[in-house]
Amino acid sequence: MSADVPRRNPRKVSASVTRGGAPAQERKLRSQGKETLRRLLDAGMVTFEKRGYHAARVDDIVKVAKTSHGTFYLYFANKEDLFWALISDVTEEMTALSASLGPVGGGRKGYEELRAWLDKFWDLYRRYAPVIRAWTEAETSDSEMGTFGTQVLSRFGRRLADRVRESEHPAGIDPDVAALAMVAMIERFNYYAVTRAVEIDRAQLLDTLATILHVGVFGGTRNRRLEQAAGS
Amino acid sequence: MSADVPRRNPRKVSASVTRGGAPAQERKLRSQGKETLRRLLDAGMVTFEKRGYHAARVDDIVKVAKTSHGTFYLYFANKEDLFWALISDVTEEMTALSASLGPVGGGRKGYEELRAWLDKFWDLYRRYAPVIRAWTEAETSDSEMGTFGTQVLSRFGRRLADRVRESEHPAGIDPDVAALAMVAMIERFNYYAVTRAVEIDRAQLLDTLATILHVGVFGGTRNRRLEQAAGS
Amino acid sequence: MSADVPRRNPRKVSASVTRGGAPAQERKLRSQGKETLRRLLDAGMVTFEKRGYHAARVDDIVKVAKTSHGTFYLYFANKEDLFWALISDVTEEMTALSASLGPVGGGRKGYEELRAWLDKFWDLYRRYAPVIRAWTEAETSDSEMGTFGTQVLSRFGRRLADRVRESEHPAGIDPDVAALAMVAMIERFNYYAVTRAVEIDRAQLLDTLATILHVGVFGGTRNRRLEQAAGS
Amino acid sequence: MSADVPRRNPRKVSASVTRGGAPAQERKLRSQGKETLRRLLDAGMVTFEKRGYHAARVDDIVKVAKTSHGTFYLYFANKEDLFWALISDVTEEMTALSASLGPVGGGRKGYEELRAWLDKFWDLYRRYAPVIRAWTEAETSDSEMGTFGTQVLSRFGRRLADRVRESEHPAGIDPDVAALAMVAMIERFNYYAVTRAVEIDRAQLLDTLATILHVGVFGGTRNRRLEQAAGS
DNA sequence: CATGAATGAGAATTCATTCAT
DNA sequence: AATGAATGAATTCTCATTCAT
Repeated sequence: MSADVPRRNPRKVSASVTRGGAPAQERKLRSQGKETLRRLLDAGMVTFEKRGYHAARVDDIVKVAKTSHGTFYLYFANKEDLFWALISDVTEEMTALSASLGPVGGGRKGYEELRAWLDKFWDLYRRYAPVIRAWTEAETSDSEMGTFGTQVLSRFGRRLADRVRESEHPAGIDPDVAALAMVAMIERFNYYAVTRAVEIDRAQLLDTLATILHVGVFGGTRNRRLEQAAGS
Repeated sequence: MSADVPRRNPRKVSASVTRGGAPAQERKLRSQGKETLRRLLDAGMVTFEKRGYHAARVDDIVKVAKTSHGTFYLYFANKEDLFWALISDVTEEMTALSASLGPVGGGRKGYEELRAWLDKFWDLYRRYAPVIRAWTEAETSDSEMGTFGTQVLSRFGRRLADRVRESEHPAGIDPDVAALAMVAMIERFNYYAVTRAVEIDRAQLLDTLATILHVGVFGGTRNRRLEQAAGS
Repeated sequence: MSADVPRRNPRKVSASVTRGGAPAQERKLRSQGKETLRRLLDAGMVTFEKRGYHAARVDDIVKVAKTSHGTFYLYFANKEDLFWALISDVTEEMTALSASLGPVGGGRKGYEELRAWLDKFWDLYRRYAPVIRAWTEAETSDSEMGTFGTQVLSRFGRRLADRVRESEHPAGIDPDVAALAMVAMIERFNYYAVTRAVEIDRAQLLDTLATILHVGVFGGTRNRRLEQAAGS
Repeated sequence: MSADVPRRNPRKVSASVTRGGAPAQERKLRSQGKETLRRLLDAGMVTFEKRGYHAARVDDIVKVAKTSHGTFYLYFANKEDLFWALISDVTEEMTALSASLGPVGGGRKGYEELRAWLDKFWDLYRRYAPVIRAWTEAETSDSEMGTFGTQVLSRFGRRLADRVRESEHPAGIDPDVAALAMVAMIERFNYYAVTRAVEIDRAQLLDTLATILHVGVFGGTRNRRLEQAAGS
């Protein structure tokens, strides 16, 4: 697994605080400035959602934000810069989320833990859907953006791998590899749902994901799950 | 302003027959023409690989194909048109592949069937990797491509769903939903591997995918698998 | 591919207010902008005159206006758009002119009214000659321009028809049809003169047109005219 | 009045005999060749009608003629060359027509002569309408093509002027100038009718034109016309 | 802070014409 | 005689970025 991809514009990742592009960061923003910055970020979100990363024009963003071209460059170096600002937030929150998965035993409790965690992932994914979609698009051509943020994925991977290692997993499975497979399934399935490539409801998605992974990776068995459900 | 340009519809999927873009299909090609067409398609593949869909310039393609700008437009209406021609091929082969999955029982034989199928998927995916990557990038902005992709996904989904239905799958799983989850995992994990987002070798990937899905979806159990392995 | 380009509708006719092309109308122009707009319109006039509509290049216009390519598209969607802006002006003034023809009796006063009106037509026609010539060239291929031209013609026609109806016109003449014949003669003869297809001076052209139409359509007679001329 | 415009490719004007472009003229055509030439000329007619002169592409012509690009250039030097070939025919027939106008007296017979002549003009104009429309469009930008063939117009003018001179025309009219005014009215009114700028039927157009010109130019009076009509 | 204006490099596309078979 | 193929100059149009007010 390759190491974390270095950020091109190394900027401390911390949402809501460091928000705003390079040019803006060298200045202290008064309330009017903050308001404009906020409008630009929101407009970016809206525009990337509507058009996708490549098709999004600075002009579109500026129109949505009801401000001028000149102003845009007062806050961001360029479109990419604005995009990084948005990505930072996702990255940070995703990282936090990845850390929050507790031990996943083969029993009912493990199942519940896993499902609850996937539930939080669903929420987070949905909240940042526009950015994530654009990210998916951008990363293909711009290697610097990394495959859905390689750092995000690998952070998820590491945590999951740890949890697998603790569990009674099936023979022939390498925890690190299994973790990646899980990330793939979780991320993409949510992606399908978000992009409406398929129509699927929340409970169904969560039940299915949780079950497959619990049984397939964490040694949960149908029987054991049923017994324990009955016993508890 | 200029004459009526008929918008291109997603063509009937049938590679090698449908080869070439809209303009090319309206003319009879002699051997020289076919050769040029081939060179352009190959050049497209190469260029999309190197640059990605958006960054690819008709100019790049033309250079690789060692031909002129004008000639390009003799065969394709534009970059997108060429891309469709490539996509058609992938789509067709993927469709064929999806049909080739046999019944997947809970025992060793089922496991082998699944793994062999994933093995073929790996090959195919790798062969068309450049196109697939570009596709991922293109579909966000161009809705037509998105829907086209959806068709491929759902075709996979249907076949897998049928196989799940026949099997002794865990409680709490809906075959249709599970099928989608599987597609997500399979496609994306291969994607990670192909894009080198993660370093992983073929056997590991296949073993892991096959095991998780077999155990998690098709009712394969660790024990049963080991027993049968011992027994055969 | 690129975002939705709204097709331009023939605009409400009202010069000086509607000044400028579609893009320009969506922005508020400061004095600098207005100045540039004016330069572009003038340059369009000059260029269409020199080259004709089809042969006119945006590049030519831009050079004459001493500005850049990009700037052109800041004010007009394309060459046609600029042309519409010019046409609007002609149309409006022509419409105003057509309304200004008073009653044309068979006597000397009627003759003078008619001639004075043709005199104003001559001036107007000359002022907008470049646009009108280009229009003649453009309308064949672009149907929208054709219909637009038809509107101007019919507006003239209606007014003239009314005047004919009031008069003592020759038997066998339908006022509506006669009006169109008049428009044909007036417009084309001026066109010949303007394009220098024939060398002819103002007074001659006006006397001749006025006489033929007065006698041929409005019931003016040689005798009556002479008598009255003597009498007055 | 300016002299006849010299032909750029001086070619003996004689329809159906000299038909075909420069390249073709240097070769003797066998029946196959004549057939192809015919198809190209017809295709030119069709295409100019449909698209107008400027928008017509060699490609369009070639498609309509069901032949190839290469073949086109076997017969014509370029689009203009083909156009000249078509124009030659019109020119020749128009010239013949202009000569056929007999004396136009102020009485009924003169009226009939004039109307009959306009009737022939109507037919001819309609037959060559596609070429004439294209010509109108082309001449504006390409001065070599002359204003509706200045030579055609001036030939008409000379004949009409002669007829006016013989007649009892109103005071204040110069025969040469009046002739031009007449040509303008006749040509343009037919143009309106042909292009459907106005809906008008043949009899109405002819009656009106004949009446206006007869009364307005040739000294025909309402009364005299009626008397004579009654008397004859 | 904000903004309208200007710029020009770059990309796509068209089409008349020539060429080889 | 016919034709498919190739060419590339010429044009249009876009859009990120800079600048003056």
